[in-house]
Amino acid sequence: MNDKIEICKINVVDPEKVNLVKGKLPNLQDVNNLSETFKALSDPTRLKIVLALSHEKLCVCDLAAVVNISISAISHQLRILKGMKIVSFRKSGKMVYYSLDDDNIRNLVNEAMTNIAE
Amino acid sequence: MNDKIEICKINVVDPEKVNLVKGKLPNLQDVNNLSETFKALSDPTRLKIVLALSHEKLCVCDLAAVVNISISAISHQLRILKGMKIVSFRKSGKMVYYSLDDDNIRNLVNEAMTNIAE
DNA sequence: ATTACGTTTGAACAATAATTCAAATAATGA
DNA sequence: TCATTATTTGAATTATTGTTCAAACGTAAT
Repeated sequence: MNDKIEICKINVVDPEKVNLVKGKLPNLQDVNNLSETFKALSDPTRLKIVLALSHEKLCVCDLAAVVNISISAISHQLRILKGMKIVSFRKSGKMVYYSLDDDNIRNLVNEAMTNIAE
Repeated sequence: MNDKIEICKINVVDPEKVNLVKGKLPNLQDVNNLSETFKALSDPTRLKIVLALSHEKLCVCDLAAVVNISISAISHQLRILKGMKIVSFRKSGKMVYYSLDDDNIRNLVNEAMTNIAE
């Protein structure tokens, strides 16, 4: 009575359903990209940065005041968001102004926020 | 020529803008909840689980086959998703069937996916 | 040049995380 | 009862992560 089928060392109960669902999954690249995006927003500090910048362009020290964390910590997180092209920056004298550079992220965060807070 | 203002040990350039933006931020609780949600989806394995379950109810071993990871690893991640009330389960004999238990997550992931893959 | 200021960077640290392995449950059937 | 199967669990390991601190950088004013 062993009607399971072995695929790549994993025992499967319903191979048809498995293949059906597998076919419906987005390609690996897209899944990984999306999980990277979610990871960018998974830290409260970074999420606050994104939320703040979705309203106003801000320099690093004001951003630190809004988020209420050290300049250094903000700068480290900004580097990550910069690397992911989520925020962009413009230098102005000794100040650096950051702004949100990704409307997908803006929409994502806004919609998610209203759903969570419903 | 020092027109910066010190608030809680952080030097601020534009205090009005800081207070304006601070006022527009959601409350801390909501921000933390949302970042927790994003964290749940920030791991490729968990994101694949959620994507798979958004189409079909699946038992643990079939889920492992779909996601292509060990039973044990799947089970560990399911425990996390269970704890966050993102997935629910139903026992049937020795099998346990998991399903997606959160329409907000389903919408969030679907919309984010189509935006990413645009 | 020197000073001051806003920002960035790197090293160090503590805290979390994901996966693997082996052992433990729980349910079924012989 | 015993063996088998599906799943869960815990410990161990390895890898990441976020923050802090101190030092460095770049710009502007003295």
